[in-house]
Amino acid sequence: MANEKQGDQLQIGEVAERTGVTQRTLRFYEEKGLLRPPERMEGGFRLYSEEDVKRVKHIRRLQDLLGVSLAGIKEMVDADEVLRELRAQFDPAAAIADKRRQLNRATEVTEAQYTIVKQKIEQMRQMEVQLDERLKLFQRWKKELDEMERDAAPTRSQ
Amino acid sequence: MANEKQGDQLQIGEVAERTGVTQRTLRFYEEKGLLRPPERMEGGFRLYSEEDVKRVKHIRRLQDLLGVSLAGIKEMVDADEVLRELRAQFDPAAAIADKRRQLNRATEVTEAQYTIVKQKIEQMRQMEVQLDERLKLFQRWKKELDEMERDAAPTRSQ
DNA sequence: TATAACCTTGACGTTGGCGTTAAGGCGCAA
DNA sequence: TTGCGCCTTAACGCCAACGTCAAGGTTATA
Repeated sequence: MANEKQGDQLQIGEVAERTGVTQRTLRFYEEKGLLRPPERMEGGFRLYSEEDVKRVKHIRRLQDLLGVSLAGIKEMVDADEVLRELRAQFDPAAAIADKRRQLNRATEVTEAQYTIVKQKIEQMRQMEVQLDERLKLFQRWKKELDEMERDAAPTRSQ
Repeated sequence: MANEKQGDQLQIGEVAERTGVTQRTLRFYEEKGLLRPPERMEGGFRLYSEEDVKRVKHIRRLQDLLGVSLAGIKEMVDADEVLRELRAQFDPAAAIADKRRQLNRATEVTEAQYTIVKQKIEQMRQMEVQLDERLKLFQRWKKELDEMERDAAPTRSQ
């Protein structure tokens, strides 16, 4: 345990402020193993690193990217319903101005969904790129290991 | 209310079986407004349509696509941690066989994540296509409305 | 050294998303 | 008309992901 708080270490309140989550959430993540238990001051105060801050932000990005409640799904399904009703009552003899208004409304709703989906796809693609780079890095490391082995033991293996 | 169950109508048990959710879940979705209240038989039994079945399947697809718990996020973050440890102890002088095993393990984990992300992106892209087609449909309808107006009132407007 | 600001660990509350009895009605075949 | 399976609502239970006190310890600053 650290006796003194070092310059680059943060207390839970600062981490909370900088990540936008509550202190409760930080302790909760620690409890659930999402954050490794941080160091402590003598008195027991948690001391976080910049790495921890990054991790929290990462977790929140993932949550934002992947987490959708039934309430969110309801919005999407409701939009579908609006569309279905519109289609059902699409009577060419009805008031054109009304139709146009409904159509505009349906367009708005659909565009909102479209925007959200596009954003999520973009974020997902960034993750994909990161993972791909990581895999390539591993491949390079493997090659390095192969070469080390070949250089180190060419005579012994004969 | 329907007196008799018609040929194309389904009771809750059948819907549950065909959608893979429980009866409780179907009632729950209705309660939360995700499913419109279905018709009833005289005795009060729910009568669902094929449309309802589609809706339930749609809801589940969305849930599967978008829903990820902290437990799932923990898996991803844990994989990051494995990588960080690996990187930290990458000591060229250490046992090569060990390194290779760790590297293979890290590769496995990363590939698993990569696969999941790719699947989700693909599903998202399908949604994107659907929404895009919908928007184009709306555009066509708007044009039709424009033309109807032009055809119907060219003289009156002068 | 006192006091405000910050922190600690409980422990109970809340909302979402259902699972699980419980107690009883409905539908249909024999 | 009785039996059996399917259905109804009501109500309690459970886990996740926190929010919200409560009671008290720590640190920094005057």
